[in-house]
Amino acid sequence: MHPAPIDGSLAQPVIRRLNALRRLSDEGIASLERAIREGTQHVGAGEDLICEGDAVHSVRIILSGWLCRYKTLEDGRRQIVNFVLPGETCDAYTYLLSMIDHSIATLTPVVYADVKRPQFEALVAHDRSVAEAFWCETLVNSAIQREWAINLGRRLALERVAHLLCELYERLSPVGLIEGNSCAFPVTQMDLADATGLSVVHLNRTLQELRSSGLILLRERTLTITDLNALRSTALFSPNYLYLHRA
Amino acid sequence: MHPAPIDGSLAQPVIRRLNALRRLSDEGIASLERAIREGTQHVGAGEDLICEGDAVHSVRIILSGWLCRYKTLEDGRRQIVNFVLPGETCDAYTYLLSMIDHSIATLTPVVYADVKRPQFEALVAHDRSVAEAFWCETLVNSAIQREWAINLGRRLALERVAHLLCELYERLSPVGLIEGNSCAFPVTQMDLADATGLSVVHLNRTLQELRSSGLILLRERTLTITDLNALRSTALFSPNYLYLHRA
DNA sequence: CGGCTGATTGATCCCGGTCAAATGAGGTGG
DNA sequence: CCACCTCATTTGACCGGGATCAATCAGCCG
Repeated sequence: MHPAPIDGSLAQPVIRRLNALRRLSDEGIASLERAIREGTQHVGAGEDLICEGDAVHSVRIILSGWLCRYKTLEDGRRQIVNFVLPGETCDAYTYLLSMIDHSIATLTPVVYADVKRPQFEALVAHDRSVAEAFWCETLVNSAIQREWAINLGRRLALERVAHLLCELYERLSPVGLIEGNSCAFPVTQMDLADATGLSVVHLNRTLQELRSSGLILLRERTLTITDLNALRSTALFSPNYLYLHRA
Repeated sequence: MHPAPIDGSLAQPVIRRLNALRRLSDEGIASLERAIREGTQHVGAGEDLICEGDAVHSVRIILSGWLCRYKTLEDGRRQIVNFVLPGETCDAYTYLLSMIDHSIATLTPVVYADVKRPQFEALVAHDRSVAEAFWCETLVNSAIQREWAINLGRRLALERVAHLLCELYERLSPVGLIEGNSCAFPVTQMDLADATGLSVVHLNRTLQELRSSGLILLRERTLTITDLNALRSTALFSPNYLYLHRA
């Protein structure tokens, strides 16, 4: 499902993403590629990569596959607080804190680079463009998190789901995971419900509404956006918070 | 309402907070105090300090007063995505991004230190403990943002409001703004509604429920928590995500 | 074939939104 | 000192978006 290419192209989504945030130097790219090559790991689907309360000693850079960050309440209620997509970095600099405040689970088999703290610190100490790119990653993550707050707090179910789909579409695009107007979409309706703060039942009905309005197709783990403009306007979506293009 | 002390004690909340995140060196503290002294500014209540879309060229460190970060939708719906309290830093490193994705408004008159980008970069370049403390600030902010997501997405109104009050109480405590079990609480019910994703009417009723259950007192801009344990358990509150104590 | 997970549907209920109005608490100018 | 305005809080009545409960259905896998 996610075969690892035999050449160095695995690092491509990462380089593309970081380079879009902050122009990377050639040496920076080279050392990143080396670190990624040396730290490559595989995990299956449905595994917890990190659990709330764990200490973090390395930085994980996602090369392929989908993950989600989530938190749970004592009684089992769960909220997905973000997704992590290929090219993104799970927890740059998080080792500065004593432990992590949320869990991260794989939704698909995942290939990632596990870069140990000392190695990561060397990487960012040697090249300022790389350091700043990772900081931008972190800052953009914060911005996404804020947008999720208004999504959860102030949008209606239909707007909320449409907004999430728009966001994921935009985040997949720069790393080359959109083909035509479709993309792999390995997220169950339960996951979508937990990401939008809705019940599974209502999420299902909301998806049907989006489908029957001709905005999207979603079946067999493939999402096709048939009317992006309409989807954006029902979502009240504006992509500026994703910082997809450099200043 | 917020008189500026004549001595250097203005910087105290900031030093206390950063030092709790990351042990600061003595020189670090000295240079921080200098930067704060030289950049001190005042603003009135109800002003926008920054608006969504603005470019950011400096870092603002809050010395006294309350602010909120918020986002709005085209049709006027508003979500407060976080509060900014004395000792906290508005936007460390945010100048790395082309513009800001949200607005920040003052809720009270505010005294803050405006540290220009070059000066800030010098500050963090000279002292690693200061640099890391500011990064911790940013990371903790992300963690708070995630907790807000589960608050908005998965907690009931009563739990939500209780949770917000617990959080603010905990955040005010380390900077010495809790006296006994009370604190100044300069937030209107409309603000609280926008922070919890509720309507003003329902927020009002929820506060009444908390009051009549004997958990809180709230009048004349003063919050008293009369039963912290009960408040915490109705909120399902756990303060770990605030990282109030060093590892 | 039985068991499991995920998607779908129907029926009912309730949490919280909306609308509308009243009350109160400063603040200001005559 | 009072009339008046504005902004925040409070209350009441009603409504609706989305939750909950409970089946059913469709793949998939051992």
